[in-house]
Amino acid sequence: MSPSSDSTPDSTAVVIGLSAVVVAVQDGEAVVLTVRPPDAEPEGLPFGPFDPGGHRTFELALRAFVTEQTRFSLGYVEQLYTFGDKGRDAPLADMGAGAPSSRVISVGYLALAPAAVDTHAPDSQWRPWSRFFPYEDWRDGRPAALDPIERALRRWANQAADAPRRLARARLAFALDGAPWNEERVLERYELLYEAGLAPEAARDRPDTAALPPELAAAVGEAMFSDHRRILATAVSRLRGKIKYRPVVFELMPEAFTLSALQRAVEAIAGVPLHKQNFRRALERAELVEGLGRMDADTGGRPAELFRFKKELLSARPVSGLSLPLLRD
Amino acid sequence: MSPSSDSTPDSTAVVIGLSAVVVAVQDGEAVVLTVRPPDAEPEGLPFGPFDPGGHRTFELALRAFVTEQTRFSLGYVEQLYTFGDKGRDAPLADMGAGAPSSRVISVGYLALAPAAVDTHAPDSQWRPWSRFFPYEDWRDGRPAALDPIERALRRWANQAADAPRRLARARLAFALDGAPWNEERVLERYELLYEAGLAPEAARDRPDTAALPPELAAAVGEAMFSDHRRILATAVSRLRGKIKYRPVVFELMPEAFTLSALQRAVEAIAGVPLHKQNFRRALERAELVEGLGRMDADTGGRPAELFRFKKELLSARPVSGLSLPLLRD
DNA sequence: TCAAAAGTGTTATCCTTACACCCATGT
DNA sequence: ACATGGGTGTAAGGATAACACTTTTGA
Repeated sequence: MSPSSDSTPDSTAVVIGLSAVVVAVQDGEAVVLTVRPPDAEPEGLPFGPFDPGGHRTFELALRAFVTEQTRFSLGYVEQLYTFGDKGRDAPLADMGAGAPSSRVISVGYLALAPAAVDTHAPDSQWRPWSRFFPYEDWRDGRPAALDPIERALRRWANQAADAPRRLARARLAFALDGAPWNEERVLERYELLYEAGLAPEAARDRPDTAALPPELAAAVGEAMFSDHRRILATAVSRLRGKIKYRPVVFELMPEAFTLSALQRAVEAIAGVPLHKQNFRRALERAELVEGLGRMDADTGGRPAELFRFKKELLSARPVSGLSLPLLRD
Repeated sequence: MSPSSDSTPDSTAVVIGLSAVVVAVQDGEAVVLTVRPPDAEPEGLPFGPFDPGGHRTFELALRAFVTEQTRFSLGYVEQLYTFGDKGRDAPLADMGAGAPSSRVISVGYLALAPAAVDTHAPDSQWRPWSRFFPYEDWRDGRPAALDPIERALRRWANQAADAPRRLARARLAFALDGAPWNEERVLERYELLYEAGLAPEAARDRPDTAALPPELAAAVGEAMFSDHRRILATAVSRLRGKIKYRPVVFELMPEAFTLSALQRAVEAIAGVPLHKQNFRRALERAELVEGLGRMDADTGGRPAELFRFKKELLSARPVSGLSLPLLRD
């Protein structure tokens, strides 16, 4: 090994790219901030290069270019994962003046926004994440998108020598044959689809793969630029897990909210329906929120009381997230 | 922003460093693999540069150089976090021919080993992690190391304008004033010590800081090379959390083990004492292990039955980790 | 008056916690 | 016999899941 600081003619240069998954909840739907790349490429996440000379930390760099690209200022931010595999469609490849042989490492971040406020930038928009993962929404029961996916996965599994292993993975990830649905395995599901050649990105990265029939293409969801859908899947997994042991939902809520709105937000993130009373009882026991006395009359039926998150708790005692009392139907 | 692929004379180059926290359990103690750097530097984690031209993935690169440096082959591996802050002691700075101005990004990994086997390399060794975090071991009640730490933290908090905020953080992290101990907050505790100037690394990175008195120095633990103790803290936090929702302990056990040995391993990792019967009941309910009929006679008292982890479960159904039924004393 | 959504009561069951005691071996 | 660690029974209390019903508004 002979690393040198500047250019080494014999070795490839490294470029670090930062991507942000900015999540909000809008009308009971989880939405994510996307940008339209210049060419005919599919939409992607806000992203930019990390300048090792100028930026003091990743997070500062991220906040700067997200604001620049979307006119939107980030609140809660956390690092997700660093992707460095060769072979995956290189993120940011040929960005800028780019020479062909630079290796791009991509650091993904998750950010939460209290509301999907207007971005004021023409090329950025909020998209429901169901657009990219149609099979992830079980709020109204098992989504129909799973039918063509299940058929395709079984075909894929059975055409291999290790069919049993492939089937076992598919069963666990996609709740086949009566296995329970685990809402957190978003990344596992996406990776399985990719591996099985059922994601448009797979066809793009490995040109030998055939295009998907329309029904299947609709079921597996829209592709994103570069490896951004993989980063999005990582973000959804992380968020669905975290909501249970840290009070992060409140980062997605306005100051005052009704309990039903809170429940709808949790359901939008987790993608599963919750049991109303049990959800409220759990909230009450956790003492995370307090009533404001004020009412919200615009609910359609009986007016609902407004609540607020007791954020002062965060510095007073260890505080866990919300349990997800499932509503089975 | 004007990224270019190769060397740009005006901008700093990026070097990616990989570090591994390799954990094992030895005689009921959690141990971690360290290497001795060439100079008079303190011990560090096995680490090496990532070669963007040669290595296909981070993980492959990591496995290669850990084997090279320690003659030890990794099993379970997962990515922890990517550290990129300027100001922190630069990892790998001036490694190799290094020019002074290269920016180093450090990707930390966690690896688990079934036993602390001999590394056969003269400059690598297993160290109990209590050496680096003496205050993290509550298996025999509140560790004495917390007394000088508590005094120093209170001094640090009270000499600032935002004393209440500092005190609140210290209380939560270090279980002051009757707050409950949370074994997962290892990173938070280390960062607080660093910030308060109570970690030897802080004195090194900010030369204005005074050296610690001996009692305090012993209580806060030994420093490590570069930012490696921070990476170690991240690893311990992650592992202590993960043990509860994934069956990762078994990666640290031999094929056959007694239930007491398993409990001791969990206790070594979590740093808290567990309630025997309740631990076993939880195990039983989870159906994670099965008896082998064979006995281990070398336990000192009545021989114990040997068990094995039913790893075939992993591909059969979603499987969670172990609950930690605390033993209060 | 009826639809729509808010908000509450109650019970069976399961899991967790906490208590203490018996068992098999080596010295 | 006794020390040492292995291994078990049981009951109280709390959390969860499941059942349906009452209340308050707007149309």
